Amino acid sequence: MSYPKKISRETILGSAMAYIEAHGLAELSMRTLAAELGVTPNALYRYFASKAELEYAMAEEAGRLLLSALEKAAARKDPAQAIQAVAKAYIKFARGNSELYAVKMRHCASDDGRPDSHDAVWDFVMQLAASLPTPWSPEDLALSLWAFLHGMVELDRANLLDGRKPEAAMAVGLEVMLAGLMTRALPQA
Amino acid sequence: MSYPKKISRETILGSAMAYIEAHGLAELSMRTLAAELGVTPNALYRYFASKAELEYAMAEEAGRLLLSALEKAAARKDPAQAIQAVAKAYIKFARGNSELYAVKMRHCASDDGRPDSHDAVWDFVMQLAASLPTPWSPEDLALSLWAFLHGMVELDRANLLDGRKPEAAMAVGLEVMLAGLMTRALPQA
DNA sequence: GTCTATATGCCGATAGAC
DNA sequence: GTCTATCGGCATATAGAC
Repeated sequence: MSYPKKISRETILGSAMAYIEAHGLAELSMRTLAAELGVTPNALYRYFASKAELEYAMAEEAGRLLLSALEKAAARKDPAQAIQAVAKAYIKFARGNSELYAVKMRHCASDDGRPDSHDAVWDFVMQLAASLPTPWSPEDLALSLWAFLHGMVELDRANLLDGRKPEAAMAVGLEVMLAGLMTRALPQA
Repeated sequence: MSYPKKISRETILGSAMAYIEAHGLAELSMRTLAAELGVTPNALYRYFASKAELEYAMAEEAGRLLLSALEKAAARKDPAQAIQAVAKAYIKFARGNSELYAVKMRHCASDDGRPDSHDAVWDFVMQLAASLPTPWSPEDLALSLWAFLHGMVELDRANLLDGRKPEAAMAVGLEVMLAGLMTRALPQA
């Protein structure tokens, strides 16, 4: 499909990301990717030491893109609005880049020695939780919110939403959680 | 490890389940499994048409075991207690059989034509949600609860809980959700 | 009917020539 | 920096021995 005979780390990465979104992560192989770029498989190993290394690079990029999307969604909003906007943006990103999102989450699960690319996202969500006027710990709240969002994404991917769109299913759960948080609301600062 | 030269669908299935829990799902191959059983790889194909078929059988078994664990947890409890007990049992099952749980959820995602083995679990969770005295729809509540639990399991597997045990992290989220549900509680029947 | 032997064609990855 | 050639492992199909 693409013929930049002059390959580079960036062209490989971009091609790989486009490929998994088009054909699924499971279909990605160094061979097919090389063919896509018009080179032999071995050429790729000059830029990425292994397939795992390539996936790690994709996971990093996914983290950057996700964080950027969340930050944009939260900008110039009060805490309660921000949570809703961030939740929506999270689901939107995960649906619009489902394979890339899967790569990112899969990498977190593989405990290679590499720095956890999720840290920035995690910090962001926790800071958001800390801005809420409730006595629950920000860490626990952030984890709960994150688990809820990630779970909804996964159920959607697994076709377990029974025809619902995750945004709609998520709205109810988020409404319930926010209502619960407010039962112990602190006076606004 | 095991030498039942007389293999059967059950011995293969049991061996496969033990193997993935011991070495991880990714390590399972028809070859290694056959070696484990003291048989050539091809012998397995007399009982399972493909590796996917074997995984499907594992997913089915996982569904049965999970449902049984949840039912047991909910027995003889009022709705609010039942939810907490079921949530705890869900996490416990997913942690204690993490690879088997992964097989089950993965199968749901692969839209082969097979009957969805998750239906019984889903029905159970929805019935539980319907027993709560709130005006929210049981389907949406069940999905939200399920998403939250599954998400927590996945974050734990991905080592994203920051050292927390999922039971503890889950307790806070569940507390928040239940508090939210009660903000619109209906009079008890 | 159950298993073995063997072969095809994928895959990730390496070694060494140009 | 890219090539050719190659290794070992995988799922799986076919053919045939017991």
